[in-house]
Amino acid sequence: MSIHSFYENAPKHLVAVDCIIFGFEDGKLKLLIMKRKVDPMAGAWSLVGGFVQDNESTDEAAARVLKQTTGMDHIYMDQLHTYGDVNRDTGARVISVTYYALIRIKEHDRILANDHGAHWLSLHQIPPLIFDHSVMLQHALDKLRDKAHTYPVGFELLPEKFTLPQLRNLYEEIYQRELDKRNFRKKILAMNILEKLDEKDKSSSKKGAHLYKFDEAKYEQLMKTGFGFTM
Amino acid sequence: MSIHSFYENAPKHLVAVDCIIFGFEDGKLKLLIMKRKVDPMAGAWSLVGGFVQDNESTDEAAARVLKQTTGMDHIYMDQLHTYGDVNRDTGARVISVTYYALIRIKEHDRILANDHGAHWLSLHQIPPLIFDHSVMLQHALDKLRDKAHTYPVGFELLPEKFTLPQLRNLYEEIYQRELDKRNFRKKILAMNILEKLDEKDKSSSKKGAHLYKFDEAKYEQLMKTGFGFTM
DNA sequence: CCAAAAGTGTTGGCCTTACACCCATGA
DNA sequence: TCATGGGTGTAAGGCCAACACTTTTGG
Repeated sequence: MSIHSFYENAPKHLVAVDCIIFGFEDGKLKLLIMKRKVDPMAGAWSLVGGFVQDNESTDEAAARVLKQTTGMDHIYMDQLHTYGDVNRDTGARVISVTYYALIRIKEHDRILANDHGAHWLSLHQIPPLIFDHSVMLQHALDKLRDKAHTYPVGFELLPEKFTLPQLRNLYEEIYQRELDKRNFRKKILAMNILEKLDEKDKSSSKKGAHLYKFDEAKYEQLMKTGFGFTM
Repeated sequence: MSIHSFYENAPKHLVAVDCIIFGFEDGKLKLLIMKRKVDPMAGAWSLVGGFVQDNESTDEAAARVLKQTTGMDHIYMDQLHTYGDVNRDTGARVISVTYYALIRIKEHDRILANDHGAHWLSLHQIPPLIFDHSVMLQHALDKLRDKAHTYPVGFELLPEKFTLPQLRNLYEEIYQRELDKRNFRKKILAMNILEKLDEKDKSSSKKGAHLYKFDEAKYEQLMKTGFGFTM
């Protein structure tokens, strides 16, 4: 078979990227989803996605989609899984590559998101999603929990300065269970990746909680090696 | 935008599946790779792969490719990652979804494999592979090791009856380090998923080692819940 | 002065690891 | 009888989970 028939006889497919975009706000883990604009299922809730173009990699497509919706660059993203069932999209045969992203909600462009019909919803309030998007979300959650054991994912979701109770609250949201206050502090501080600031955040208590930020150098070092993070 | 322009304006892409096929034979972890038949890179070593057709899911495409090469059905397979760089295949823009498979080499169709130009090579003897296939292999190995912590992957690679030294040897190959004989037996037997047979295998020692096989019921039960398998 | 959240250490149990000798048998 | 790989138990240390009280301060 010649090179031409080898490649040219093969069928081509629409390829999409769909992003499961997590954020953290008001002590809740949230998801950015949007109202679909086109048929079939126009008006129904959907993950944020788009088609892969000829001149971009799938990773770049995901980053582009994210930027278009949130205005943000250089976001933490990871590829999750590719959904390839023939009839998963009722409009056409579309193979979808999913990514999850972790976003600091405060830093994103709320106006841009609204223009796209995108909204942050708390995980407990997520309506049914089109096609297999609910399954994608569930897999993303499983992966997020899994990833949190070996990677400091939580830090991507918090603002630059944060308190330990906030961080713990975030992990409690991710794992959907309570974490022991003392054990949590012990473990986090033992990693030695946090820098204690002189400021306190009194927004959630009278006593006030110390603010911390990441020690970038140690954090980068730890990222290279990975680490155990069993809660 | 109408439904037609939404789907029809989007570009289409060649989508391939590439399989990282692991087997275990003569105490070595092996990989099934083949000589590529078409240009570019005809004659070079390649993973086993093929294009996704219109009437099949990506999972089905991977299973088909595997069956065409080994004659085997109902193989343990898992999707790994999708490689979407624009220029990763020098012949055309191809998006590749990778799968890894665990095979009992003894049960596969060696003649069929040879007809396809496919060969089992020990991991240490793998030549450079085309395109990004070496990267795919490395990721598959990482994933296999990772998966082995939470899933009894080793059992998929052994014949129905096997000895504990064989099983340990397999895990040593996967982790590329020695495992303590006593601790290994303790842990495996504590899982209570093995059935001890009356037969012995004397092929590798004069004393002979007891043969075991899996207790299907308990094994299925354990597969549902997952389990820790730290070696 | 009281309510509400922040902060702080110790202990027991379990799990992991390290480690050495006897057994069975074919050659 | 000896060489080869198979099979067996125990003890120490590290890690994780459970647990309750004091501190601070705004209202």
